[in-house]
Amino acid sequence: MEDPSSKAVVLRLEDQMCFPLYAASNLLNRLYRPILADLGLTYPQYLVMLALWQQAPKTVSALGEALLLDSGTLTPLLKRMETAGLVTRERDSRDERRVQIDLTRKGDALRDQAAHIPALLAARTQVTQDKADEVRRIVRDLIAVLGRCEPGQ
Amino acid sequence: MEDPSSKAVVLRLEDQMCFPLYAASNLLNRLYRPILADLGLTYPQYLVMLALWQQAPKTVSALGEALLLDSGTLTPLLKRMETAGLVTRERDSRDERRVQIDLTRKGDALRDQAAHIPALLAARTQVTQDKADEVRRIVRDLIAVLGRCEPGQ
DNA sequence: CGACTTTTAATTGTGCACAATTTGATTGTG
DNA sequence: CACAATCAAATTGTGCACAATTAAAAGTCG
Repeated sequence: MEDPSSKAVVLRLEDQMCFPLYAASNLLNRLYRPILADLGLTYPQYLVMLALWQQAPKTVSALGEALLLDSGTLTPLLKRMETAGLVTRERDSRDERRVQIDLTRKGDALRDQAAHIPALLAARTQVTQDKADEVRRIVRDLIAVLGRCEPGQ
Repeated sequence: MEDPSSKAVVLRLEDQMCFPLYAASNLLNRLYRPILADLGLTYPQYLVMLALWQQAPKTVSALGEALLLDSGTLTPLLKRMETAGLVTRERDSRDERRVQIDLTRKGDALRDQAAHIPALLAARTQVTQDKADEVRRIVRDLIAVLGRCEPGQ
């Protein structure tokens, strides 16, 4: 049933690039979750806040471009953030198709509380800055390549 | 509002390790989806099949250890795979707590159809073997480190 | 034996991700 | 102007992930 000489042995979980990325993404989400819960954020919501703290307001599609997500994911997420009082969602009066997402005072103020998170995670995970930089560089390269072949099937 | 000299500038999306991993994982899932749909699989279901093709049967918890997932994720997923006729779920008679997941003939046969997927993805993404190996090595190192600090908050 | 602890899956409820479709506004072209 | 094409968000339906809880079986120890 497990014949190592047959062609059937090609597909090993450990030999694939995709599984480690999937597992690492899940693990990180799991690590961030309790820390972000103290701020009332989920991990994707935290990414939205990071994008808005860099510059606000942004349209839904601009957020989607920054985070590589579409409106199907962002719209309900942003509605929850609006309900939580972190952002406002307002139709652009010059182009009624667009919805501008802006920080509320509360959303802006959250930045100070979030400032300690990178250091907290670094401490908790024992990942060195060098290691983190290496991962970041390698994976960003990969994203650049993957982004280029998008049009699926 | 955007004062680069203030302490508020620490949190940049591009400076973090977590976002590239999150984005890369989503991108890969998106690439796999249409290809796996031809086999009637989702990406996590494909990972389960990879684990079972390596060795079957496995308990739910053994699958969870291999894929870093818990029963809350696996149980409904495995039920869908059972409905699709790919696996069987059977209580272990020697330890009624355990549920053994085994391949059906159909599930075993799917391996031949799946054999071309790694090559197909490599071709479609233009990711070289060297690049893939590098990503795999770096991210597996990271997982080893992250796995060690688990106990959350 | 019998209470206690541990182990294993299943369940419940929340929040993503995504493909596919729909709705409505804007733009381009004749 | 008309009207097709395009664009931006929202909606719909499916399937993960996860924390927290539950329930049942198996091991432990006096």
